[in-house]
Amino acid sequence: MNIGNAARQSGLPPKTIRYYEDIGLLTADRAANGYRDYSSEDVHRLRFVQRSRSLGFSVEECRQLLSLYTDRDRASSDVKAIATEKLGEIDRKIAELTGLRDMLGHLVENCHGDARPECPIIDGLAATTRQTA
Amino acid sequence: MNIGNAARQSGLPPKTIRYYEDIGLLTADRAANGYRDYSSEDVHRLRFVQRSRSLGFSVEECRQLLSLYTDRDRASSDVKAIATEKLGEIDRKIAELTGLRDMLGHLVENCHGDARPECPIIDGLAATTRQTA
DNA sequence: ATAGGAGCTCCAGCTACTGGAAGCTCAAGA
DNA sequence: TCTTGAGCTTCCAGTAGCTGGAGCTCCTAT
Repeated sequence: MNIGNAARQSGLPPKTIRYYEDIGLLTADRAANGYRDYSSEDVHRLRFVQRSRSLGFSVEECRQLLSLYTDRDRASSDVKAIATEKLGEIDRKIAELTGLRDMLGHLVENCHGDARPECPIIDGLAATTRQTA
Repeated sequence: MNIGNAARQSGLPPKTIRYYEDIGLLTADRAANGYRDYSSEDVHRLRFVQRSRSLGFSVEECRQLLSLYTDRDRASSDVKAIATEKLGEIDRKIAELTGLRDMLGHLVENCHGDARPECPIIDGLAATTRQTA
């Protein structure tokens, strides 16, 4: 199967698939004409990476997960450790963004948004002391 | 004031301040010895940028906000538009991360995390069909 | 035979810094 | 006065994870 086909089936752009090969994340056979040739097992792996990336795992983490995926003898605790760590990171990110949202939301709420130059948003950003709100 | 001092007062590393100068976001006077020389007004602007960045504005957005900050005649609606747009983005990011969290959290919950090789996380990532959840 | 679409490689650029090397300047201590 | 160390300067390179484009070949359909 050519790269375009593998791309459609995995949900990854061809460019990205080539890039993954470049960095040694996934390899592909080559046909006689030099085209990359993907088996359905390759496509599984591509989709595995696509899914992992979309779940917030870094490429390096995908590399680990992929080797755990391939290694049929690995313990589920190894995988759980990585996923749990990632879960904590996601929670931290959510908390951070939520704080951000509240602060910015408050500033926006208090801004008239009219033609006058007074603007609590600018004032909030400029505040020398800690955020008034 | 030297860059180290400005860095301490603005909460930005010296490297970052130099970088901002490089890309024309903020300029600084130079002392006779070639050292950058910051006024307290400069430090205000640095802090303004630091704050804006930490609130999730991109450097390009900071450039806009900075010019709105400097322009005492601008309408607050201009600022509000940018901030509101950013607020929407933050909300989208939070929603996305929350979905992610739920999916990953579910997978982690269902993983024994022991020495056995069966692992719902790996299976979930590998699923050919839509996430069994 | 030819036109197009798809594949190939390689190079450059994106965001927002960060690290490091090589060299200059300044203030304090022996 | 000399030296030492910190702090400043510039410039170059690298980070993550792609993405775009140039210039080429290859395959398929008409």
